[in-house]
Amino acid sequence: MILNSQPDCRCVGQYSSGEEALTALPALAPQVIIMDVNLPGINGVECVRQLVAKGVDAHVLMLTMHKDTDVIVDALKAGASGYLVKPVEADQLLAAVRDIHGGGAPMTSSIARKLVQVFQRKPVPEGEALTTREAEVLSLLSKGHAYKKIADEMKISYASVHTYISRMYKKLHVNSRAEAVAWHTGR
Amino acid sequence: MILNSQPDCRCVGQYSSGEEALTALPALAPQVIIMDVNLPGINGVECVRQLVAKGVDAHVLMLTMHKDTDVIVDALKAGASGYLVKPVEADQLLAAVRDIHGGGAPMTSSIARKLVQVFQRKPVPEGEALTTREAEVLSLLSKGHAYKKIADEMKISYASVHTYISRMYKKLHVNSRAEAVAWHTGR
DNA sequence: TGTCATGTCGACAAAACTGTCTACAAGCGG
DNA sequence: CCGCTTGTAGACAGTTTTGTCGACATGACA
Repeated sequence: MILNSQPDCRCVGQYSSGEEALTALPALAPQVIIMDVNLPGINGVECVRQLVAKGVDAHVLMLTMHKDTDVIVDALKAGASGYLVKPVEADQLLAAVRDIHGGGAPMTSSIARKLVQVFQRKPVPEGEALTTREAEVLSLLSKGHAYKKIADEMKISYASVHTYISRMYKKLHVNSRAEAVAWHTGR
Repeated sequence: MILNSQPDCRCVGQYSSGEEALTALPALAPQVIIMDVNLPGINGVECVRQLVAKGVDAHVLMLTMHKDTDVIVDALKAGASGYLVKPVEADQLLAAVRDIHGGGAPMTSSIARKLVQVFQRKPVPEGEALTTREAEVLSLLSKGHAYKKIADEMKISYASVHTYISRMYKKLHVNSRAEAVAWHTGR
């Protein structure tokens, strides 16, 4: 009703289970899918995963009561692009649908904060603070660049790159590029 | 000016470099910090990292022109909670400050979408299914073990280790241990 | 029955990396 | 002023990795 009341929206289907959606949606090819998590049978996240696997290329907006961080992350990994927590006003819903259709990722502020926290929660392996240059070479090391290439990009000599890396390895208590990269990407 | 025009906001300091901010902010203990990325001297992301390390417990709102996914993720990892891309209207800025102070994570819709994509990014599904042995060596490679040590642990020859790694590199489209490790730890 | 993926092994050369020195200038804190 | 950190740079030797050839046995699959 809410969608059909708008000139630029049309509801092309609605289903009461993930299984139904999985059989009907691939042929309908909707632009936006609004999905709950709690469904009879398979859950919404799994449903999204299977829709994506079937090649359904729609923007998926999760609209559910789950505000558990793991569920949110799982939903996004499965292929959802937006996440709203009920109850949602008609205005919010329409704005979100338009946003997601336009390439945005609508979500409530608290959801966004939880996402941010996923990036921030990190048990930092011990290691002293790296200097600016050390951090820079580490970043480039992680991309697999050779010392020579790093030297070029940073516009310093090969020898300096070597120096920073040596000092950094000591600080991080590692002794190979691979360990340093693991430290870097895993924090 | 914008902040001070509000009854519930007060600007307690402003600095033209990360270094200045690092010396002044720990004593000021602000509730919200608005930070650019492009700074003379250390960059804004590094500045945030060091502020956090110094125990500054503020909500950090990045306000910058960088819309590169890596920068965004790095900023959030460093401790930022919000991310706006310039230009920003006064209204938006104030809303974001209030939002972040209230525990939200203000960000523009396109930034949110990029964050979502970080969760969704998964390397090409084609020629990259690793075999059991390949996955094993990759795991050990990530710990920084030398080929010889990996051979010992897996009770196979150095040559076999070499073979698996070569085959794996081709599958992952990488050509160094560092890139493989980055692929591995980055899911 | 033959091809293909996988697991196993070998050799060689070129390239890259690591360890360990040394050196010097600039800046910061005591 | 001195000591320490950081950024910069160079050298050398030894180790490790990477690329590129191979080879052979198994088992799956068509």
